[in-house]
Amino acid sequence: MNPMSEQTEQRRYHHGDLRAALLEAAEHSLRSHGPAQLSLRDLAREVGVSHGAPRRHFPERQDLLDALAENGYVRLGERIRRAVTSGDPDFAARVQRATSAFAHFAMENRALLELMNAAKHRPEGTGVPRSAEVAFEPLVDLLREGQERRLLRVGSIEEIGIILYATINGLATLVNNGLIDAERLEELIEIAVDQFLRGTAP
Amino acid sequence: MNPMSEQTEQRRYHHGDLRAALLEAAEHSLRSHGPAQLSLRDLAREVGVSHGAPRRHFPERQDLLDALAENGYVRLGERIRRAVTSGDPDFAARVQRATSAFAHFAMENRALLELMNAAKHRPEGTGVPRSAEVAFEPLVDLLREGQERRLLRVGSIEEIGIILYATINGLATLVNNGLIDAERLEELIEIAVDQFLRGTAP
DNA sequence: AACACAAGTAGGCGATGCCTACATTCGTGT
DNA sequence: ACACGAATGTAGGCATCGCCTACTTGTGTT
Repeated sequence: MNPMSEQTEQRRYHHGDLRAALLEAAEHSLRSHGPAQLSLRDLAREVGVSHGAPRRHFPERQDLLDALAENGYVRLGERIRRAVTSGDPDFAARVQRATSAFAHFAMENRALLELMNAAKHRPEGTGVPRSAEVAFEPLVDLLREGQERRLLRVGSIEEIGIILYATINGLATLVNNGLIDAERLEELIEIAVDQFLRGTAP
Repeated sequence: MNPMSEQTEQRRYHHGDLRAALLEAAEHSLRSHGPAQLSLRDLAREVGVSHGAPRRHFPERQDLLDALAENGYVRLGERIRRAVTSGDPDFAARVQRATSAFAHFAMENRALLELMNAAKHRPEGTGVPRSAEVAFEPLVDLLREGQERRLLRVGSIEEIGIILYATINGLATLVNNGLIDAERLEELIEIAVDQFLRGTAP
């Protein structure tokens, strides 16, 4: 009866923080239906706003996807940073923890990871590529430290970093695509990192 | 004036081999615009057939994508097989050639590779997953041979194969996403395989 | 209080995938 | 040879989507 009672939420003309609400709804949709099914009009309905409203915050659909990806990299970076800086300070153990953190993130955010990987070939130094770079900084620093302490062979840190990243991300992708059971990822990562350290030992 | 002269091609009611024509047009479209832009109606126009016709051969859009992916795995498998069985019979050299063949295929068929990787979580033992398995058989066999000849540590052949595959495919994906220059792929693969062999040595 | 601007609404456009009903051709069995 | 069923192609409809424009409502600043 009360014209403004709609599940405790009042329908004001202005939403208040539509951008955040859209991102939240998008993440939820992402978890249940994947990136391809994500529709702006759908999100607008979900949030209870007209189909044109999201345009004010995300002029193009891809802009929303980019925002999600960037957000994802921030969270991933945080987890990697924590993994590197806490716990057993042994070098190999820290590499294992960092990659394992990546693996867990990948499993808990499968569709998001796909988005993060696809947010590509944009002008460098801005947006998603930049946030991805930041996210992996702790891991790169860790590898650099390994080199300085003569635990890794000297050589282009960028090259071995890329290779390690490609391996971990590749394994996560295989899980995402159903070619590996999720339960096996942790074990495979452990083996892969072990091989990596062995292969890059001086 | 002649009702049936349309660029040497006659417009017959039945196309003859529409399925193949669609796949060819799809591959062409894939090369220039990526998987997301691929439209059934577009292909139909290109081939000169009504928009509903493709449905007879590919009831759903995904079915066409699956066919492309499967076709891709067949061609990739052929290249891997050739790489393994020809040239310098040295074990490491054969592994390098096989992975390098993969890398070249990935660069020459970027959008297709994306499709191949995305053709996922389908009922096992049929279609795309099966053709992928077949494509990599020569490489798996090669690794098994390496184990028998004590060039690789013993252990689950499936595990180390998956890890090698994840690494190579991961690197190819990074190139596809523009995070690595294409010219560097060959070199990175070489380093990665070298590390792999070192890391899996007995 | 006035006003410029941000944020949301409403409707339209072209395109897509999938659907159904119908038309044409092919191939096979008698 | 031919009739008929199956395969293949056509035509049009439907809901949805992304993007666009014109208009409305609220906000915050001066």
